[in-house]
Amino acid sequence: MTERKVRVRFAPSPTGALHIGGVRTALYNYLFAKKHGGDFILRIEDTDQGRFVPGAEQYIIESLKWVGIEPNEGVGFGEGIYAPYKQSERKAMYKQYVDQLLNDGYAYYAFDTAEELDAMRERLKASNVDSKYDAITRTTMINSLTLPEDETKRRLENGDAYVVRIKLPRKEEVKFHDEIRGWVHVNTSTMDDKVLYKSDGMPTYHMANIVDDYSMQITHVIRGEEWLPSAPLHVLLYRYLGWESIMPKFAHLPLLLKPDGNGKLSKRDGDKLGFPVFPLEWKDPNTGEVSSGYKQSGYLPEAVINLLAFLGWNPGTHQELFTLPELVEAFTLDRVSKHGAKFDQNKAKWYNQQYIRKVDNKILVEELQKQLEFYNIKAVEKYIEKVCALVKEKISFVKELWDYSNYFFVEPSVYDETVIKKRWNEKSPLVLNDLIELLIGTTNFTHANIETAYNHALDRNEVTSKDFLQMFRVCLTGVAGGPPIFEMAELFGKESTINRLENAKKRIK
RNA sequence: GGCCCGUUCGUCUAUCGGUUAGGACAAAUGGUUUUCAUCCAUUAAAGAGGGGUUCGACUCCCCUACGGGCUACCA
Repeated sequence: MTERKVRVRFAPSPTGALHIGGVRTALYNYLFAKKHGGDFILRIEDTDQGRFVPGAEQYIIESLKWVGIEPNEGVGFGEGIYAPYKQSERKAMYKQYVDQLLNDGYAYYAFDTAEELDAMRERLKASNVDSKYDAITRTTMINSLTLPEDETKRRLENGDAYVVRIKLPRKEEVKFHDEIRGWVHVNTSTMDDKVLYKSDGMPTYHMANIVDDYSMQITHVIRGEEWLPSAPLHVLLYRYLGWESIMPKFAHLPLLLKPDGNGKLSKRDGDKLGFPVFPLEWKDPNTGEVSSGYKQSGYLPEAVINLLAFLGWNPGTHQELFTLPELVEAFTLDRVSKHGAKFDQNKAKWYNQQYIRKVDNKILVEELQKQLEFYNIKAVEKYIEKVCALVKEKISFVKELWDYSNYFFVEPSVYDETVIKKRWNEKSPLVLNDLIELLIGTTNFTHANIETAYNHALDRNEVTSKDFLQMFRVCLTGVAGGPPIFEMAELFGKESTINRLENAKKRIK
C-alpha cells in the first residue's frame, strides 16, 4: 500500500467560475503530486444537472492553464486509462456499487416525497429535536425498511420515484486521521442517512466521489475544510464497500476567508470585495454580470501562485518568494495551517510587484502593446521594450503600464500644477531657452550629453538643479514623477525632446 | 439549535515545554533617490479568558468565549 503511486485529484463542480480558493486547492494538490512524483488529475463533478453552468468547465481548464498548474490527466488534459473524468459520463458505473450496498444491507430505498421530508423536518423541529433522517426517524418514513418487502418491490417495478440512502448504525464512533488536523472523531448518532443515489438516476457527490476515488486509484484526498463534516460518511462508505484498506488519506485545507473576516470566500462575491476572486475574468451566462479576474487586473500568474501558496502554508523559513518548482520542492502537508486565512490585498499587491520586477521584459512588452492598440497608438517594438525597462520598477500591476508610460507615446499637453507653482519662476523660461539651444547643438543625443547640456543651461542662469530638474521633468512628461530624466530624454530622442520643451515653454505660464 | 474544526502583532505566519515570542505585508519616523517608485535604518504592534498538568507553558488537558464550516434528492 505504501508503494502505491501518489495520485491526487482536483474535483470542482462546473457551477460557475472557479474562485481563487479553488485554485489554491488545485495548487496544493499539484504541489503534493509533483513533490511525490505522482499524478494530478482533474475530475469534473457534475452530478447535479440542475446546477450546470455553461462555460464553467472550460473556465476551470483555462484557469489552471493560466496559473501553470496543469493536470497530467483528466478533463481537458488528456484522457488516461481511467477515463472518462466527468461524472455525468460515468453515470453507468455507480449503480452497481449502490446495488452492492443495498444487497449488503448498508443502504435502503426511500420513497418519501419532498413534502413528506419537509413535514418530518418541521415536526421534529417543533419538538426541539434534530431534524434529520436517521436511525430513529427512518422508522417513521416510507422506505424499504418500513414497507413490506413486496410493497417495496411493487413500487420499484411500478417505476415509483425513489432514492437510495445509506443505513447508518444508530450509535457508532467513526474516526479517521486527517493529515492536517490529526484524528477526527464523529458519532453516527449525529449524522444522517445521506442520499447516495438520486431519483434522477445520478449518484450524489458522496457516492460518486468514493466510487471515483476508488476506481481512479486516488491515494490522497486534499480538499477544502467544508468537506470535513462529510468525511466520516465517506469513511463509512469505503468500509461498507470493502475498500477501507486502500482508502485514500484525507487532508482538509483551511478555508480562504473574506478580508473582513465574515465567512469564506465565495464565487458569489464576484467583485464585491474590491479585489478579484476569480483567476480569469468571468461573465455569468445567466445574469450577464462580469467579474474581474487576476489576469485582467494585471497580476502575473507566478505571483498568484506564490501568494496563494502562502495563504495557509509556509516553508518554515524566511523565504517568501518561490517559483513553482521551488514550491514543489518545499511543500509538505504538515506545514499547512489549520485555521482559515483572510485574503490580504496589500500582500497580494506586494507579491505582484516583486514578480513584475523579475519578469522578462518581453511579457511586459506584449502587455503594453495590447494597451497601445487599445488607444490606437503605433510604436516600434524596440522603443516599447525600452519604455518597459524604464517603468517596470514603478508599477505593481501590468495593467498600470500605460498609466505610467503614456507620455512616452503622446507628448504632454497638461502639466502638473503643483510643481509649476513651486518651481516655475522668472528664470525658468530663460533656462528653458538655453537648454533648447544647447540641445539643438548636441549631436550625439545620449543621456550623458543631455545632462551636460542641462548643467550648462543651469550655470548660465545661475540656477541650481534642485530648482529646475523637476520642472524639466514636467516640461517633458507633464507629470511630477517617473524614471530617471536624462535616460528618458535620450529615449524620447532629440526631435521629440526639443519639441516637448518648446511646447512647454509656450504653454506654461 | 446540533455536530465538527479552529483561535500568536491590523493581516499572512514562525515557535513542535525553557526564546528579549522571530519574519513578511501594511503603518509611522528618518535617510538615500534633485521627483515618484525603490532601497536602507528605526519604531510601534500579538499568545482570547479562566482553570489545571509541570520545576517551568504560546506550546499538553479541561471549561468558557469568539471565529469558521457543515447541517439538501448542492457540490
